[in-house]
Amino acid sequence: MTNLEVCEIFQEIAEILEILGENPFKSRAYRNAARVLESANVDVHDLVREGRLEEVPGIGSALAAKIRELVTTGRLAYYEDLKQKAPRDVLEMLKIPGVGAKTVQVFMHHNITSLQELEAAARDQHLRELPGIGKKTEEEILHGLAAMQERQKRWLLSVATMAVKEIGGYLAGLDKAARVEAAGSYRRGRETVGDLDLLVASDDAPAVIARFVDAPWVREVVAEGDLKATVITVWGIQADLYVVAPSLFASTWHHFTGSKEHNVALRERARQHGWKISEYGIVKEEETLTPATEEEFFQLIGLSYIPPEMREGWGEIEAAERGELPRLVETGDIRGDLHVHSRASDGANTLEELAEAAMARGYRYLAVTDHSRSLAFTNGLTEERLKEQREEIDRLNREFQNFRLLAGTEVDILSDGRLDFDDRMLSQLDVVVASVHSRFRQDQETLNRRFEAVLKNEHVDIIGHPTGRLIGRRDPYALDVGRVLELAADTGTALEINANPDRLDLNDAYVRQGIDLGVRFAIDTDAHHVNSLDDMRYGMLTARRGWAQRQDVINTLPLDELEKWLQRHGR
DNA sequence: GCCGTTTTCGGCCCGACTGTTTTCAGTCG
Repeated sequence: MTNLEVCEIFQEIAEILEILGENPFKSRAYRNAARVLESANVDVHDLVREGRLEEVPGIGSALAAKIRELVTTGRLAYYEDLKQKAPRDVLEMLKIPGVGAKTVQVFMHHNITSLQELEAAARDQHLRELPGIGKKTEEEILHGLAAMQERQKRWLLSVATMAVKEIGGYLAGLDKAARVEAAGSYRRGRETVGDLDLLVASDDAPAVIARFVDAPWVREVVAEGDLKATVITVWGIQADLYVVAPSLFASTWHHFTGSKEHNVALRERARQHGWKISEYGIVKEEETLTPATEEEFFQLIGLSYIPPEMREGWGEIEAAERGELPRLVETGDIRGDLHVHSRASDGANTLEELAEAAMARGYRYLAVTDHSRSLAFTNGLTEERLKEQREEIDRLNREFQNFRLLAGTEVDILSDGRLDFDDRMLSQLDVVVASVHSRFRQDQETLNRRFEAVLKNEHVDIIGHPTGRLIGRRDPYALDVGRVLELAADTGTALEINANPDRLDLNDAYVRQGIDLGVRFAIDTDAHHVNSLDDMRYGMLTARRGWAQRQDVINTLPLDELEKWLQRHGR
């Protein structure tokens, strides 16, 4: 029973309690406990063994007893009992837009207890006979059921970025729009987003809303009010627009940046001081304060500025209170990229083009890490070709000023944990990235052994895309990542934060976990084309979401210090 | 179900939009 499994059960209990019409604060308590456990850097088993469960804020005697039961027996009688009262299919109804717990209660009261029954009742126009439900809601539900698959979809950050640029550009071009910013999970840099939140400062909200719903990239208008509107764009992703008076911009921007959990925690804290926070400002002593900037917003409630990427309710408010917020790594700190491919394997560009693109981005170094020989389909390099490439790199470096190409490899981790090049070959390279590209489906034990061997190889500097997941397409290897983090910390091997928006591997949560263990990271783009060097942005967001500071990231080091760091691996 | 320099009982974030209601409940973020 992992933390995550306990969280999922508590989440489900919270939903069932809502449907059963229990005290809403009880269900919130379960939800809150789930959130706290999710972000806790400590294993529930340890908490149980050490009898420290109730020290966790949000966990009292009742929840502690339930966690103990779950951890020791693997079951929870209370949960089994609840599941009888509200089957899984009923919980699914909550995912239909516009349908909440109260509406589901009405369905159940009228013996509609499955999605099929719900759909049939809607088709036969029986739903509209139920209290509180009319023709429009009935149609909404049919529409929602049909679009359920599509709507549950989350969008890659790269897709969201494209849409935000388009929509933001359009809004910024409106006369009445004084300022345009993105908010929501997009601004927090989550690896996927469910929808886009855009905020416009304007004295003429109706005019802005009218132009928004009328934009050429709008496919469907979902809702349209005086202050906000929701549309489905031609790209499929939903966009929410909020319009506020310029003086309220900062408070509103904070509000719509979220996360919900962060906002709830912040407001709860404000309430304890006798203040009130809403999107319209901070009320203190019956006076409404409207900060001009987010920095001022936090200042007014006695906290240091919390960057958007940290606003997840993962302990950032407590850290801000103690004055212990980390100073997050920034794009400007990055001095080079340590994982890119050239035309020699499956990349698109020559060494010169790569070097030029890196210099144009202000980098001082770039590691060329083409694939190794076993990856035939990528035209992986043999030892001979790798040596030739090294000579070419040496020749180019003699021409560069204030810039260095580093000779490297993305050496394939073979199925038994051996590497595709021998140690003698690896020792002649500046940078060694080791990655898995085959046999993803090995069992956990085999994978653990495979990675352990690689982490203990003194020539390996960086483990590339450590979990192998492709967001929304391929699950991570069945690897024990916690064990990899510990080994990486012990051996001084860096782990990659692969910045490719399809990967973002390691993810934010593992980064956070690793940093607590003292792991160092490399934020690399794995670019196969010079344009992809700009993916660094996504890796940076992920690193920041994991609370990474400059000193946690090796490619923030100046070249001489990086070289020293690389040599410490026994090269 | 949790929690306590307002409380061991009585609180628990705040406001907009929509639909089904003639004044508000439910949902959502």
